[in-house]
Amino acid sequence: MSATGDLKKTLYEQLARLGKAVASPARLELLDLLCQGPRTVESLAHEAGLSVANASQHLRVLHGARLVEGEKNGLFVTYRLADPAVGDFFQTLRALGEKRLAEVDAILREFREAPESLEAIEKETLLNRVKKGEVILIDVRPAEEYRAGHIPFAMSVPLKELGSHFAKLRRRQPIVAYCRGPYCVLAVEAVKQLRAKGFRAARMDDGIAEWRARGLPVAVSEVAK
Amino acid sequence: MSATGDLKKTLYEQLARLGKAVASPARLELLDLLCQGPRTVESLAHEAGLSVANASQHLRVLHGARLVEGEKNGLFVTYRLADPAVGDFFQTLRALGEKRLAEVDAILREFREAPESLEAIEKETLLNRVKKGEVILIDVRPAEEYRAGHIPFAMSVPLKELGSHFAKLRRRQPIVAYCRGPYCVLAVEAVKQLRAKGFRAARMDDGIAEWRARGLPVAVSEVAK
DNA sequence: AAACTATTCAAGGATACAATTGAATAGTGT
DNA sequence: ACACTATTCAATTGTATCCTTGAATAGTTT
Repeated sequence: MSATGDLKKTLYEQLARLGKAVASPARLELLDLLCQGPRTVESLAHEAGLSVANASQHLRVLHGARLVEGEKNGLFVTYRLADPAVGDFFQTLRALGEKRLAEVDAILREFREAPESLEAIEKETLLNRVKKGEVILIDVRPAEEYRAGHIPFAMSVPLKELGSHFAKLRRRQPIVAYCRGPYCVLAVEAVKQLRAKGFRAARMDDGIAEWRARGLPVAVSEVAK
Repeated sequence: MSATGDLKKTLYEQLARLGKAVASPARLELLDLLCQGPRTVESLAHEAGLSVANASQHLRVLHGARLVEGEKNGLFVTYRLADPAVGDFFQTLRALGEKRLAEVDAILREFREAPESLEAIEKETLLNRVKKGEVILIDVRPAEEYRAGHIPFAMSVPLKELGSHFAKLRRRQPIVAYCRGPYCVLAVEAVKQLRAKGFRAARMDDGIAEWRARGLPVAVSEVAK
């Protein structure tokens, strides 16, 4: 038992490496962003509000736990999830937080109970309605994330450029906006702006990760290298 | 974005509470034990090789993350998983470690490639063979864990008492031993001892948590209070 | 009430970790 | 070769965490 006991000890130590990797809010935010698709260090640092050096260090920790991988392309290093299983793990962590931590639930309710949330539309039928042109589906994440993977037939309308699209859209046609998922505020903000301009807009709280997790199709517009 | 940005920040902080809870080897071992069933502080501390005060503190951390719950019965406090979803999360963490951490994989290979491992027997048909009496299935965990939940028709034969069962068993009848799961050494040791005595013994590497996760039936012999 | 038990609390020192800063590295463009 | 850029490394400081120790709490038994 002593020889095998040591084995067991080191085993929990190894698993704790994964735990430590997700024990920091900053790293969780980075992981969440990487679930949307690959990105460079600077881009991640900017989006998460971290200094570049700090983000780099956190990414190194995530890399040490084998959760992400970085590939150097010229001057930039592009990080991505090391495995789709990492995304699954993150989803499970989030689900557990939602279920067990009252605080998380309360925060999420602020999003979900907002009038912008889309409750009525079945996600399975949404795609068909989009195909028929009955609904316009817009992806309000940065163009970079759209290219890395988006819902089929969705238009890329980054939140920052939303204003310049007002003229192109018809006020009668229902618009559904989505972004990174239930935690992301981009679609909430987009719907707010659209409604203020008189559009019929709703928010879908699923993001690409949730969409993919349901086994629904994902489109990619980036050219593979 | 600043008001909602704060929300997002606190959200990752909340999720990091879960990460911190599973960032310590000692807490992971306690969680693993609790996945087998409820236990008292002293029992957990002894099994994990921790001082009682230390175990109590770790359990308090797990409780703070809402992963476990304690109930005071007289002089003892019995801890249990706060939700079956916690067990799922632990399994996902373990699966990720197995898949991504070469070190975990190497440690597990020592168990799996051992001659004691049971590869040939299909788990789905095992139960039928046990029912027909073709195979004897023994649960070599402590009796406490057996009572909290075990595979139907399995006999409780705690490893420590294995020696006193030799006389009762027929050498011809195949014996399958199981314990807490792939990481646990109890069944490995049991099979080693049985084979040394001339029995036809094999190890099933799934434990109760894996068995339950497959949707297979679990029996309980403890009286509900 | 007194002795005893399981658990928790509180304080301490050693260790590990997070964020900042400034320098070093490796690659690009002129 | 030169300036420039994205990223990483190294050193520092403040903070959080881990484990131990000894005392406190709550409940049981005699």
